[in-house]
Amino acid sequence: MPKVDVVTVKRLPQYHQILQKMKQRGREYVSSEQLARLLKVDPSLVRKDLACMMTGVQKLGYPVHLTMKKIEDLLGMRNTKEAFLAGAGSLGQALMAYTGFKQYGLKIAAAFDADPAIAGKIVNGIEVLPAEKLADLISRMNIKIGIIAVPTDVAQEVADLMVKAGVLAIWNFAPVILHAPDYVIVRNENLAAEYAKLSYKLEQSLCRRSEVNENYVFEQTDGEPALPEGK
Amino acid sequence: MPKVDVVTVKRLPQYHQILQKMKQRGREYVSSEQLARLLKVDPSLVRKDLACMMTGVQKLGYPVHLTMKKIEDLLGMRNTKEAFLAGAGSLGQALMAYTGFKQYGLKIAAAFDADPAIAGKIVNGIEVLPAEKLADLISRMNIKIGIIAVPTDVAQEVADLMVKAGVLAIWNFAPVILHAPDYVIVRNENLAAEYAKLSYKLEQSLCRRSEVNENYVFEQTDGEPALPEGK
DNA sequence: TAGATTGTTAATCGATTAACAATC
DNA sequence: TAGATTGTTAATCGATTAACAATC
Repeated sequence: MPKVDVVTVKRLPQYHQILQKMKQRGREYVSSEQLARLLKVDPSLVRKDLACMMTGVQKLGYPVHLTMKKIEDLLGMRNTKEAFLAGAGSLGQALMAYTGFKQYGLKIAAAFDADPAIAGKIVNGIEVLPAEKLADLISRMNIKIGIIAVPTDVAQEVADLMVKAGVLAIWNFAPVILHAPDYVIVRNENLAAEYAKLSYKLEQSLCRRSEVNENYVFEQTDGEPALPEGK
Repeated sequence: MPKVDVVTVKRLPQYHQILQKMKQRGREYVSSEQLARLLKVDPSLVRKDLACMMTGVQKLGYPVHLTMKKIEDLLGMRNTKEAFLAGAGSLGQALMAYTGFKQYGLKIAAAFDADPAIAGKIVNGIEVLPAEKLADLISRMNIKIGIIAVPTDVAQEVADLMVKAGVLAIWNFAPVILHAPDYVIVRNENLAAEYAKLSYKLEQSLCRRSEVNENYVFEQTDGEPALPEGK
């Protein structure tokens, strides 16, 4: 069990994506400096991240293909894990269609929906079953990952149900913070909050821009050089 | 311009969600201690976060309604910002249907798709236009936010187009790291990478569990008390 | 060899937590 | 008043970056 920091694990898929592109272009080696530039981090951080899995080659850098393999091993990308999806509305359907998951070893084994108009259909090759069957099938199929894409007001309820049935990780896309016992891993995705962050940064940068503009106007009227931006 | 740290901004929508629930239940005041427990952070962090907008009331805590308002003001939740969405496939459609955005002031003004079978339709009340019109309409409508939900291999191309047309923030849902000039804010969502993290944590916790189990077996055979888990 | 790049330690930076005086 | 809770400073923690010897 190589104990790897989660901050590192978070970056590994990104290294993998970049390496994939480089492999396609026929690159055999890549330096920590190049990876770092693409991820906007420091080269020494790249070296530290990769050091937990493998060793690079002096003068050349890291072998592209081997590094990908090592990342795949560590993340278990090659052994498929099955998950159940609660909620087959538009968000649920988008998750079923998302092409990125397969590569990382995630398979949505079945979806569940309370709406009888949807249950029974097959969406993107995944069977949608009636919501009542969720708990029973989780236990019987020994499913460990539950994905939640139900309306906000029933999200906690569905999570509780999943936990009781034996799920050990919950990936929640409803805009609400879900709670579960400590032994269950919960990831609240919350796109609305992500947007709030993006929007705030945008606002800040617009302010900075207009400030710069004001300085510029000032400069024109009185001839003072504009202040250099603080670094 | 109250300069607030982005780590704080990230938490504000979560406070807002919690406060909303409390308001519904008729709560008038909430203490930093209670908010902290629900967000799994330290009470002093909550106080620090809120201090940038307002002041609490000694002995009572923070007034629920006012705190919500302050957060709404700081995040600009009440003045709608328009964004364009590139890609009206299943992911794009899910984003158009996502109810969480409206509350935070995000309106998808129009969507664009290269597929003539989709372009021309109206999905969730949002018009889907042909991809050729994207750039021109961004400039003419002075759109600042571009959302990308196109296939991975054209994502960078679409981003470049958006930047050239004047977009200042890009929210990317394709599983690839997009690059843009420094003055453009880019947020790469990358669900596949999020999954990798979740999956790794799950694996770790399963290991810990089986280790505990092994200890337990050992204990049975020789009568030693199990070691307490490191804290 | 000289030069490029790794692996790793120490320094720095930034965010969270602990502590506690102020106060209603 | 006594007690609860804030606001804020100092201490701690953890992650990133800088520096540099090792090495192919």
